[in-house]
Amino acid sequence: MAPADQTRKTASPFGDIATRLLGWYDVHHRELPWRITPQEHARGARPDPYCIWLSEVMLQQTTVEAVKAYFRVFVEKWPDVGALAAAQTEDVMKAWAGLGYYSRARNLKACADLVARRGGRFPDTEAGLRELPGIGAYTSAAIMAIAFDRPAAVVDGNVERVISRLFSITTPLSEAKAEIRAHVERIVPGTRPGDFAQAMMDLGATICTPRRPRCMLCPLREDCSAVVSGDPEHFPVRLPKADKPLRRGAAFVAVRGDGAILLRKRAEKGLLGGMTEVPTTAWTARIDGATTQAAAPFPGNWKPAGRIAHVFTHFALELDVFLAHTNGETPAGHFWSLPSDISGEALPTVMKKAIEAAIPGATKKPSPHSAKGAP
DNA sequence: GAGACGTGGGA
DNA sequence: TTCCCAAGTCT
Repeated sequence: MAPADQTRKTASPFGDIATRLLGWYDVHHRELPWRITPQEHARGARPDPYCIWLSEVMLQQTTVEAVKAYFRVFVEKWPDVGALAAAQTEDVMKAWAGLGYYSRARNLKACADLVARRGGRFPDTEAGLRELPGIGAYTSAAIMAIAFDRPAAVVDGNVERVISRLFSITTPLSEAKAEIRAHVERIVPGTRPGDFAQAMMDLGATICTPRRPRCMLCPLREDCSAVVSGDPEHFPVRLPKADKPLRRGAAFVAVRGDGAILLRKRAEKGLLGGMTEVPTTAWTARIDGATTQAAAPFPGNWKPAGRIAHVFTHFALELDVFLAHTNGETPAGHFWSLPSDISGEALPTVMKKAIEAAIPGATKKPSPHSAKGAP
């Protein structure tokens, strides 16, 4: 039986916060594909560091709901770090397509290569983990806590919100990081630090939500100064953000006689780095006939096929889509993707939108009924 | 250290 | 519709 006081620093007046939180987590924890339950953990089960690492990278700035399906596909395709290291980067990019922040996929593969080369074991220190590509302050702490059950200060957006409310931190978020981290370092218990980290994030995701927090259900409401002051939703305090500029451009969907679509690969770095695209103009270009014709992959009868809008992190984009049919040659640096292959290409969402505008249904996964050779 | 870097869902 | 934002990292 665990002792009543499970805190690492018994002199801390915050120790009971961890105890209350863990008691709540035992009952209300979320069940997620990469997780073991606190009950399994208590029986000695330990999560697979590979799965924790993979899920944490996928979860960077990404919702749990979006990650679930991708996580299952990745674990099915590549069950361990050795398998991922043996994979082709191109296949990893294809599997990541649609999840966003594509440098994560490239770093994921690079990290797998490094770990596999060192014998397939992830480092079990924060410093060791931090050296790996794609692993920063948050992810290294999360892996330490969740995979290795070590008392690391795991600070993500959820934790920032919970802590800033618990202590009514009025410093704007970008400047309050150190203050928040100091609070977490004091609160984190020596016992069950991994469950504590996950409990903080579950609390932030399900109770201490950005809007309309469910304070009546919160195990920490008696500890929470924002509840006392009456306006938890006011926290965390954020600086106003700059508004997004609008960029415009044109995209060219070229279709061959057999239905194949002309594609090319983007540069490895920068926006949508390493992903596949249909030919486009630059995304600041004016939309006029001369500019558009000059940017087309080949001269031809380009017909307007609609306009798509897409919002990136730091700008909005409007693309005028043009469609042409051709039996011509393959422009340098381009390739053709057959209808049966197009859904599997490393196409970011904005490019699927452009293709869909010109050829509705083209990027959808073939159904079992229409798929050639299906049972 | 500020800006680059995706996407989809909820209110 | 529009805004906000979700388990951040890199340069």
